[in-house]
Amino acid sequence: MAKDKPGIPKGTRDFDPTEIARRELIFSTIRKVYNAHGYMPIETPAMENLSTLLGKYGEEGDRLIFRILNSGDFASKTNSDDWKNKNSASLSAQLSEKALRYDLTVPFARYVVQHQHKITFPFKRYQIQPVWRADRPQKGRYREFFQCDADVIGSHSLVNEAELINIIGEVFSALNIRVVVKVNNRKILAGLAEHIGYGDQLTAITTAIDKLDKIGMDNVEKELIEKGLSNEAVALLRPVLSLEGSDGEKLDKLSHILSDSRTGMKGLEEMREVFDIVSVSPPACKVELDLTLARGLNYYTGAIIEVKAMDVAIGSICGGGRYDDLTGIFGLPDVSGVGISFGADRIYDVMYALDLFGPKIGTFTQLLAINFGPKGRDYCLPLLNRLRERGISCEFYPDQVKLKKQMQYADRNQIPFVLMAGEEEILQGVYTLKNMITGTQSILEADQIADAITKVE
RNA sequence: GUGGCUGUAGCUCAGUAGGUUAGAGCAUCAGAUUGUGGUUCUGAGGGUCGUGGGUUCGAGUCCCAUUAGCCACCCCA
Repeated sequence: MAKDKPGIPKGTRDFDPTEIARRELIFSTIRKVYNAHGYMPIETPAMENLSTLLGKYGEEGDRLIFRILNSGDFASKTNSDDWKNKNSASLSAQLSEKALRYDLTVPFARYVVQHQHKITFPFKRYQIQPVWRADRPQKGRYREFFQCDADVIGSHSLVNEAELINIIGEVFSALNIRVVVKVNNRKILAGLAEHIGYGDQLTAITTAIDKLDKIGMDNVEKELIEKGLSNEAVALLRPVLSLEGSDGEKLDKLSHILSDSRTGMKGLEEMREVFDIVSVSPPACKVELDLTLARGLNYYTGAIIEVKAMDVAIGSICGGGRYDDLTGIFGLPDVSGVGISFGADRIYDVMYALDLFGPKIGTFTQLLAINFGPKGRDYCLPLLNRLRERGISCEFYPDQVKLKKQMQYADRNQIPFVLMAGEEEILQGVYTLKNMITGTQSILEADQIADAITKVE
């Protein structure tokens, strides 16, 4: 191996100033919308106790949790039989008791239970922080990425579902991304499972259905039969999943099919109500019922939501749903919550692909003062402070080097103005201000400079 | 965890049938221009060809292994 080649773990990224500015645009847009709807920010630690995370995301999810190796002499504390038997599961529990958070919903549930004494329900919170997943990176798939969550916990009202759908519409129309919001309800899927006689196979059925648009109806049926469902049961599924018509018509047809399932009927009722509330103030984006939407996270119990960009092929850029008993595992039962999560990094990718970032982004300093030596320095620094008070970002070049070099610095950093004050200017008590975009320069008194800059800006 | 593709300068890549000192563009630095950038011109620095082994008189090129990255599956934001 060569000497330490600089590098970062796969699936992680560095961000340069321009990228930060663009990401900040996304974060601030989301934050603004969340604030406008009364959500309050919280933050939780990057790492959680492993036990907090395990078992909340399904077995696939458990595998994707980044575990943190215990410090100290962890090896001697492990059971040697487990080493001999290569019992990774048991060993890992002895080697690791902390892990990087996998999402923001489970830490939030933990937070709610832990801080219930000071929370007023319903509690509306948002949280914008990175999460980590140990899967193989690929396009639009990172191992470290930001989620922007909003949840309402402690309220069963479907007004919350409707509000979240509206929030999705507001965020994406502010960002100029055309999206379609797909909505479904786990209770409908449960009803469907009952309808075909396999109420206990909900997870298997949902994960198979979830792949419908990718692998097609035939393969979904094949997968279900492999999982032990009867041919007749599977055959019942096809007509339901290929229902056509408007959302209302689909719901009507479903209510005949699922009439003998109480859960299914409840799900239909919920869907109707959500659509009704949404229709009172329709969001700017398309919202549609998608019976094939299932979502793998196994804590969802009611509405499930997923958002796809219409103009870029990338995984979902926002997802969410209702979970009735996430806090129950932490000792606070019967608290229902519903939430969504924007995937900031995928949204970035979509906006980048669609060229939606303005050109202006990435400019920081507005004025650079040239360094002509100690005299010029003392002549310029007080002026710069006055400019900053006027809200103008400016800086003084730290080294007394060739003018060319300093000009180049201004040019490459896209600094629109350069201030020059050497012997001549000092003698006359003036400054030379150069506009780097037009190339023109003018000789000004100290108190004319701020105006000259703000006029152009 | 499973499969496919790729690894040459800081970056993007070229490198022809294995053949002498491995090239280009961009970037960096210097000069043309010691108070004027973005354009142009000139020059310079920078490579154990991912790593290890093998075939061969000779390997960046062929073979094997390994490692890293990318893409796809699984799953997901």
